Amino acid sequence: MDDLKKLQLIFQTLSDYNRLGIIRFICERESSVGEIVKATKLSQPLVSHHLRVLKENGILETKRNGPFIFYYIRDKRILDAINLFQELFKNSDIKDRTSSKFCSGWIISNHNNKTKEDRQ
Amino acid sequence: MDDLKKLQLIFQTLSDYNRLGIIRFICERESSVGEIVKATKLSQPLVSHHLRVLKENGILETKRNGPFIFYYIRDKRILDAINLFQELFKNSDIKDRTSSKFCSGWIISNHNNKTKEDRQ
DNA sequence: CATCCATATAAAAGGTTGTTTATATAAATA
DNA sequence: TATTTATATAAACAACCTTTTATATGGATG
Repeated sequence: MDDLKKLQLIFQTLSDYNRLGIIRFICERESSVGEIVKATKLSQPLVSHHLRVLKENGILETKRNGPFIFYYIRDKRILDAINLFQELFKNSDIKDRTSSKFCSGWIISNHNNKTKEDRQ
Repeated sequence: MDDLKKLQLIFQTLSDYNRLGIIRFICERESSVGEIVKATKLSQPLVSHHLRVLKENGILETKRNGPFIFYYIRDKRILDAINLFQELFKNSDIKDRTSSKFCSGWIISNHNNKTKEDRQ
């Protein structure tokens, strides 16, 4: 696939408010669909749809545990890249130049996608 | 503005194939609209439209020189961030793992947006 | 095996965005 | 000032994407 086309798909995947919210929630720890629905207050089908888009485009991966399906960030460096954009555009508004990161947990994450003990 | 909303706008701005093509062309050296039209083979109004979107969202800035308007990357680190995404998703296809960068000129660029001598 | 819970899928509606076509502005020049 | 060149703007249309509503799948448990 064309380099430009690949980049376009990545950015398109990240260009949705709700998907970014899902990523930010998941980046702390892998989560089941139900947990994401509760956290984001979006409808279950809508969350499922966005999760599919994120998975199909290489942002997330899944792991089944009984009836639950856990989603997690495929490569934690994706969070670094998102953080980089946030840093670059932090001062595009005059006010609010707090240095809050997109995902506060990303620095201490081990960057090798180890999964925690199973949660229900 | 909401952090997530700001990120969403950045990614939305970058999620268009033609806009990425324009950025890649401009990143070598600032260019007039006519030069971009020639290089991308897009219509002039379409190029003008995309340039406006890129400018309004903080990717590009402009400089007038007579009847010509030159567009250039506001902050060269934006190219680094785009390159980072390209690196991260380089191996999502099996074949083609060449290490071509989004913008080949970005490493030696001075990162302070100095403009070259005027071109017609 | 029937029921319940968790998640996925499909179809339809609505809004947003990219593109084209046509026209306007603005600077330079004769 | 009339004309040419460079760029911007506006309106209209089509295509795409998000969201909702409704339904299906699939595992667990009684």
